[in-house]
Amino acid sequence: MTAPLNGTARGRAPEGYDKYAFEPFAVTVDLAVLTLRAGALHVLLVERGHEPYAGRWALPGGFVLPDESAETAARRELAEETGLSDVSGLHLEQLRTYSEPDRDPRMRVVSVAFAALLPHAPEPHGGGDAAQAQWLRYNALGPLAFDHDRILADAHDRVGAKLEYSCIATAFCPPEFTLGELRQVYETVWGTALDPPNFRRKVLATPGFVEPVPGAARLTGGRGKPAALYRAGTAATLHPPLLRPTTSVSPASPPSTPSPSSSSPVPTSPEGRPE
Amino acid sequence: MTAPLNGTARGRAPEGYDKYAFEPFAVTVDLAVLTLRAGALHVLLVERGHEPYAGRWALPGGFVLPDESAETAARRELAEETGLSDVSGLHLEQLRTYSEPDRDPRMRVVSVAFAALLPHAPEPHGGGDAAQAQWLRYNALGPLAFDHDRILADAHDRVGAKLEYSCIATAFCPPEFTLGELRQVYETVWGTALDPPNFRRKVLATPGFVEPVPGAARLTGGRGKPAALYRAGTAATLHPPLLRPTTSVSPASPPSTPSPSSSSPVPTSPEGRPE
DNA sequence: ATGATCAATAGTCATACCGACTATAAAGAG
DNA sequence: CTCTTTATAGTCGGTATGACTATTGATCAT
Repeated sequence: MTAPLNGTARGRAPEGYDKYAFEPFAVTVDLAVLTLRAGALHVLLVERGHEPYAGRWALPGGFVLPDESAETAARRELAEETGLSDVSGLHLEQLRTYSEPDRDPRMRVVSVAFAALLPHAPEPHGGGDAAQAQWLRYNALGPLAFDHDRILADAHDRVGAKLEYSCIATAFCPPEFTLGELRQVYETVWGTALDPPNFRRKVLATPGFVEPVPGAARLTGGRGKPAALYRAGTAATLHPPLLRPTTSVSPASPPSTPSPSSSSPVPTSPEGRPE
Repeated sequence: MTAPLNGTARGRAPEGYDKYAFEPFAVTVDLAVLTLRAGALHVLLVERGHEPYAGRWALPGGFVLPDESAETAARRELAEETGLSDVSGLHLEQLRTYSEPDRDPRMRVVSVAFAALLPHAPEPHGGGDAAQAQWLRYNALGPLAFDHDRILADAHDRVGAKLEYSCIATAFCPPEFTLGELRQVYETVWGTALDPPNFRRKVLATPGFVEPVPGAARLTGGRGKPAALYRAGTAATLHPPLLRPTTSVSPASPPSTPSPSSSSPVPTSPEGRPE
């Protein structure tokens, strides 16, 4: 069984094949790399240099190599795009797979999307295939390439939901952090203000969420009373959950264009991987 | 750019290709079709007739066709395997994508897994490519083919978790149901007993979860006092969530063999799709 | 210096929600 | 007719949470 593969193999199926024949797809990963900078949610994006969507911002990503799982590919791409040497401790979470037949106009590309959460956000150095990678505010994004608006919105939804019942908030924080910083994670992702005393009570009442740094360490330098430092605990889930205010109708506005699906092109040259 | 495709293209990447070359993968869907029969969780499985894993039970599934999305393929397969004519209203949920390079010994297969929830469970008639499809109790399963043990366990975890904060429980119920039937969904999936009055209070207190059937309809026939009938409401989420008892340490025992990953073969003959 | 300001932290109080229970109603089984 | 079973009503106490107030200990403006 051999099927021809070309860059524009979309739409028609080889009809002569028996029921169990299959069309080969290109499989890629797309990364929604999120971090907090200056109290605002930021996303790592790369600017496309070629058609389609030349000049548009897109999520970093790339092909899954023959001997890689999607997770492995995602972590490799994450290291390449962020320029971080140690990417092993970062929170990486599979979101879902996007497989609309026309999502890339050049060819059939199935993409496994991941969300990655980073603590402090080093300036990207475009080390990967990306022409230029850059942190951009989650709000204030023009329409992205392909269906990346939707992927990014899904990533935001997922992270917002997981904040409620898991301890991933610490993934946005440096190794030692104050409860104020932790609270800012929730406030920024959810787009709501939280009551500091109540937040503190809830976090400290959850065993294993955070644990105090031994030496009675405190962080000073900012305005206000110095805050105690904490580290991430061993717990992974929050029981009972920390629900966002029921008034929540608008989670921090998504990328300006909530357009659903788009499509994406195929790789023919460097920087030219599909999507 | 043209890449040769053959059925056994696994392992080595065509090394002469530039960084942006890609290996074509076969893309399939796997379905964890769940239902309740006689108060026990059942899964739709097909018996494999060929190597590898000949004689083992496996999740139904199949190739994603060239003009299909994974969701479309999943719904098509669901219709084929269950023999149901109207599969459009059923709850179908993308779980995650399994892409370990060695999960199918025959070739590189990336599989997008879905969970499907069925109300009453018609007897399958093996209409699809499956040699024979059958409902089997979730507990009391031998090891499945490929990595299907893990997929099924993930499906169970996901459904159990979504019962807490969404209204999907009604997807297991017929159009009209009693609160006792709805409670059984929770009890069966979670493997715990729930207090009937408290469950009732919670469900009725959640706007849009269920709504009473107008004609003061009641269901009799079983033992005990006749129960009022309800329909699924319009709400999709549960705020606040219906948390499972904190004593929960053992969610209904998973398939006997919790073995992680396996692998799966490639299609060469009818019934021979990968996995 | 000195007071304004800001953020962390310690409490308080009332309420919603939930788990545990008791009680009653309405059917079938024997 | 009585026992069993299930649905449903209602009570009670504890926990968690939302809304606030108060205090502490820093920096900032003047």
